[in-house]
Amino acid sequence: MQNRVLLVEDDDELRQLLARYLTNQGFTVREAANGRDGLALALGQDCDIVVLDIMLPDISGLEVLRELRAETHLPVVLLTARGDETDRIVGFEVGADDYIPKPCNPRELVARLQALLRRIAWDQKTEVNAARTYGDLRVEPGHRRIYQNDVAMELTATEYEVLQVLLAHAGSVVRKTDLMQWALGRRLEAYDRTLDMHISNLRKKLGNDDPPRIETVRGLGYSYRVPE
Amino acid sequence: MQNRVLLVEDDDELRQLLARYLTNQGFTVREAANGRDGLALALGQDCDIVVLDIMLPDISGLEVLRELRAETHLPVVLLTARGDETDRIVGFEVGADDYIPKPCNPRELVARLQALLRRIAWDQKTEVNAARTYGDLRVEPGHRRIYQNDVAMELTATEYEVLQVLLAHAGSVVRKTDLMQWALGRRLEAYDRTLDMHISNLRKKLGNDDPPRIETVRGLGYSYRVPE
DNA sequence: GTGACTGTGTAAAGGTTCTGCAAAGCGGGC
DNA sequence: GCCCGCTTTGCAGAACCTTTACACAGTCAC
Repeated sequence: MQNRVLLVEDDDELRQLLARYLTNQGFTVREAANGRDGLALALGQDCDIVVLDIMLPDISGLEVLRELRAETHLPVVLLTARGDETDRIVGFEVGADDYIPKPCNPRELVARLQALLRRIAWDQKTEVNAARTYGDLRVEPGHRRIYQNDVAMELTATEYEVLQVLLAHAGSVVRKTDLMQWALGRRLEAYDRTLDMHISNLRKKLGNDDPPRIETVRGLGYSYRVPE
Repeated sequence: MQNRVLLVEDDDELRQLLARYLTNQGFTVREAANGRDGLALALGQDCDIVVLDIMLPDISGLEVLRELRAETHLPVVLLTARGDETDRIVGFEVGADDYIPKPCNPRELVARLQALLRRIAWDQKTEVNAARTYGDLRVEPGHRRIYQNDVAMELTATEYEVLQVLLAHAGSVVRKTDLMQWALGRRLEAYDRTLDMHISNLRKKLGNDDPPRIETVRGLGYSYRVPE
């Protein structure tokens, strides 16, 4: 099956050139000429990977990426002017998967897209809107609710995010830095105890079982244990 | 704990420079100066990501990558001379995840490593996370746990690291300096008995069999013997 | 063998870092 | 202003890495 690329680039000429090349290489290409359209299409979930220019007429590519990351882990390759190191580092920090300086070699773009898609195909994990069940817990991403024995838990927005991330990785350890990034959307700084508090509150709401459902892995992070 | 990088680079100066930088950035660094050692260490499975120079004295980095890919999907970032486009494309085709031209900016290298690790951390499921069995012991890197006859051992973070390294080299001797570097992430200094203590504690937790599972090789290091 | 020297085993103490959680602070939405 | 929820602060306690100290084992020279 063909991979679907979303190309967000305001320069019509370059965009069409790349679109043509990608099509020849067997990709299905969707195009957007500005950030807003790009974001809408990306969130529309009908593409596998995004190629995103940083310089866009309306909202910056970095902003698009930030908003995209708040909702999804869709792979994103940034396009930016050569040598702009700040953008590059910031781009990675915001959550880009790759970065290519313009003017880019189309063959390299394709090679990088394929490397990323290959990596994802290997790792793949169903990331859908469907409800998921973990023991007596059921996550319904559509409603942003989690049910315990079919009773909706009274979770705040952040608590939902934290628990949902832990559940998505149920059984394995989620590092605090990752949990922070994925659930709170920011970097874990020294002396920041916010996450600990949310965990504490979650444990209370989950019922203080023994052994606890949310296990702490000292020096690393937390891990949700699916009860028998 | 920290992410473990395997650095395969024959230029001693560059390798040490990068190793120091990566260590400062919170990585645990293993080093290899040629392709054969690099391949052996990478297959030893005690690292999370590989930085691989293409130009190596014995076997080419591309060949190392090819052999590595025959066995594993361990993420690999290629280092190569700027502008060598053939290598670049071939590298991606053989299965590299990323490519950085030399001379590389260490900050960019770190940013790319982290982008790749983040992607993998989210998607999970690489073989790095696959369970490995050594006699009655089973290592589950995802949980950061080691099971003895299916019973989880109560290990501290450091003990887990030490035992895991010993197991990865089961049957052969691991030098104290290496064990220190790989498991504790720092250099072994004179009069430092830390490692001996961890070994002592591990032996206690493993049950003091005779002959001991962790054998001492005086003047050299330790070796884990898989029991029959 | 004997003695000096070096490397190792391990108990116990020391000190640092990490975590849990109560309580207070803050800030946006109504 | 009031409420709700996120964040910060502070302290207590736990976990655990490291140091210290001493006993013992292996090695080498003679």
